[in-house]
Amino acid sequence: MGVAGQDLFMGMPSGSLDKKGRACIPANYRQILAAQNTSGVYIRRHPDKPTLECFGEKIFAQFQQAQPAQEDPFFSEAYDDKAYSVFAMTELLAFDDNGRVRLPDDFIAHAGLGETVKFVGMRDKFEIWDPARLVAVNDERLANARKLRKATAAP
Amino acid sequence: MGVAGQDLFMGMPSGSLDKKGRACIPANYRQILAAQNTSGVYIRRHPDKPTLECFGEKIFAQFQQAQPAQEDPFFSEAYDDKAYSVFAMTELLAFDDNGRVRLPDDFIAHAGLGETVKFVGMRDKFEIWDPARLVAVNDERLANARKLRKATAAP
DNA sequence: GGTTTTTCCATTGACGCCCATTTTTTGCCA
DNA sequence: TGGCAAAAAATGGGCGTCAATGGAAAAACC
Repeated sequence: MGVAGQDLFMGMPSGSLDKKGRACIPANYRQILAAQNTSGVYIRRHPDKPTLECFGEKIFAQFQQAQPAQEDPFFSEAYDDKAYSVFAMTELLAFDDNGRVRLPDDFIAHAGLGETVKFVGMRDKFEIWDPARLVAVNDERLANARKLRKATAAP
Repeated sequence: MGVAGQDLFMGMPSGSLDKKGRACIPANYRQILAAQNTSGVYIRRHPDKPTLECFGEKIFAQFQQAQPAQEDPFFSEAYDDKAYSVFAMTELLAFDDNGRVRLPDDFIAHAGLGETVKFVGMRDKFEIWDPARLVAVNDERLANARKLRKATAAP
């Protein structure tokens, strides 16, 4: 077994989106996904932010458990709400021989992606951002993290 | 054993409905149905929403398990009501050679379908929507899902 | 016999698959 | 430590296959 951090998505590598809507997932990210027994990558539109959330079986399995099994697919409104927010918003995309995935047009539009993109490592998942849109959220997230530090500090 | 997400209905692919009332079910959805030993697809009108629910054999097994023990198949009125609303309202539609099904006119009317439709993956079932009508329900379901998540979240 | 439904065929277009080229990283040796 | 060579990764594009769509012919139904 390797170093712990090798199994986690980290850093902010840059990438590109070609005319066919293909994006090459960074090689080390692909290795992490492969280690999770994932052939391809799960991608879902972020419910709040203009970005795409990407993850492997590890996170997907958590979805499964937290979700619907107990609910009745026919008579539970909760099933519909949960299943919609998770499964309708998510796609399992396969890699081509060069480690690229074809992003659906809906997804590209949701994240407002252009020629170049930013992959943002977030431990067990990573996000795909348009570089410009990322700037604003970067400040916001760092500010929130700063608040948490203070809130956690001893009185 | 394949990837977990391969056996589940996911994403929101678009489709079309021609003048004859035929709709081509997405190829990967058909594969999932075939893997459930279903020749064709079961379709019923959604009891509340203007949409069509589609599924394979797998979900029937879940229906049986989801019923409380006290709901005896022979003596429970609740069981009869549920069974009626599921089985009596459901039709098994066969595929033609190109993977299309002919939707009955009353089904088309119920969902208010036009030229283009949206298939909505919901784990073990999927829905067929008129794109415009889906928009409103989209927000509603996402909001509900968020509430459910907060209610479940650890304190 | 006319109408509707089903089956079959043909065309279109998208997608996956593959190869070639460029760029970056890695390892090695001066 | 710097530079060179080899490997890996990333990019761009072409081609073939298959899915999706439209329409016509055949069958069934009234």
